[in-house]
Amino acid sequence: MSETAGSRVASQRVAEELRERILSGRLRPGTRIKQDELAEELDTSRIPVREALRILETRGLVEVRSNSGAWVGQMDLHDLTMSYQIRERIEPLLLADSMPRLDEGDVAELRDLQARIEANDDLETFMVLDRELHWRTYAGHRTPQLASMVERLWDTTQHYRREFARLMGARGAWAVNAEHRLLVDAIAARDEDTASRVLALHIQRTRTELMRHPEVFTSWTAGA
Amino acid sequence: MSETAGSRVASQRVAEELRERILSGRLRPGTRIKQDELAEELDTSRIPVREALRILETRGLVEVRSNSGAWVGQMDLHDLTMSYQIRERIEPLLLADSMPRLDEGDVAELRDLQARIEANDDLETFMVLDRELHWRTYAGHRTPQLASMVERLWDTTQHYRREFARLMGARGAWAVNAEHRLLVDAIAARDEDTASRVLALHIQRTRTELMRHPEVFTSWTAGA
DNA sequence: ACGACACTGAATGGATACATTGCAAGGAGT
DNA sequence: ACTCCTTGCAATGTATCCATTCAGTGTCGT
Repeated sequence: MSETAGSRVASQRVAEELRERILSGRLRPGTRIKQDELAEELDTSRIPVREALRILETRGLVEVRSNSGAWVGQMDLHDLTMSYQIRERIEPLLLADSMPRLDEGDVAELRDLQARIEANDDLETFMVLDRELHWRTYAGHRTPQLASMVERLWDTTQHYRREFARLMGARGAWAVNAEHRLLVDAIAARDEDTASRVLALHIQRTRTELMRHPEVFTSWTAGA
Repeated sequence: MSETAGSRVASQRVAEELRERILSGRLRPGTRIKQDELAEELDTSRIPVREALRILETRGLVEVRSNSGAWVGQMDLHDLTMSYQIRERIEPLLLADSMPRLDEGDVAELRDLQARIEANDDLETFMVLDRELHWRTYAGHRTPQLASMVERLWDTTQHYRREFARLMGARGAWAVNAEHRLLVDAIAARDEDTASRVLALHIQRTRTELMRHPEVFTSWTAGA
């Protein structure tokens, strides 16, 4: 039961639909979300919509203000670099939690994903595969609490990662692929320490690059 | 405007009241929360209660399950030690973010709090003062995102920290006080590196102690 | 005696209707 | 022409009522 997909609970359905729209980029940061509109569009009442907004607030995707309305979450450069610094520190923890329970099947899947990323040159495909690869490395975790913190960080930065990837084009691909290979190799070798360090490096290097490209934000400062 | 206290928005009022009950220990982990009861007790309808439950879910205090109900959040030993490991890694970041903007007044306040903690021997007072001291060190932060992650970790572990403190009695006081002094001194000296390390040590040492006392959980395994 | 199935009731989920808030446009006064 | 106030509208917040779900219980059948 994958749940949430065609969940019979309306609020879950609405939340899932909204999340998809935000992560896919169709709904940009800063966009106002009106309860009436969404309710009518998804053919439901405002109650499930309100629930959905709260649910997405839990996941960091939406900001709700009393007596005012809801907006798609937004970040500035400082927030974004902080997100990466947090990721640098906690994702290695999640990876270490996960690795002991990864099996040969996972490693094979990782190699496959890694190869597909190298062969690919489409932006949206990259966004999906990159995410899939990293989450596959976390598949063995036993700490939903930590996993959801990390997921939240990925979700809230999704827009900006996409813009950054678009900006870099193929330029940054080599380093990313190298890091992915090193990561997968370390996992295959059951070397937690190396894997953690590679991952931290991967995130840290991306942050450094990112800080050199504040243009990522110029396109939607007027999003409100 | 302190907001939320006597907020005119019912859902906020309910959320604030519930949070207070949970953090104070009056509502224990695992307790079922019935919408009807709360609504009647706080003299409102179920709608604001439902909103409040979602709000507290955002903060990690409540767990809501579809078509089933809401419970006060609960942890096991693994969750708790993970919370501390996460804190070890991200609180120093928050502290470093805050320190450059702490002034003499903050330092004076810290010294005062530190002295009051040493002079105190009441459990509930300790819970309040300890929390106040640490949050005072974070007062200069510019990253609400990170601060709320940390607040969430404090909130969700509040019960277990209380039980642990109760268990330790005066036994662990010396080390805590020493660490607090070292922390405040480093902050007064504007030494970010030392302060971060002392803080990480403080959290790490507490985690180590904690892992030796799984009894913290025995008292409410049957909380449901 | 044990297990499966149907029933019952309590609690949550959702829809409609009404109340309240807040913002913005327009008019009156200076 | 500018400012302040009033007024109206649009969007959010709340209440009541009805629908749905799930768990517990009791009975029937084997």
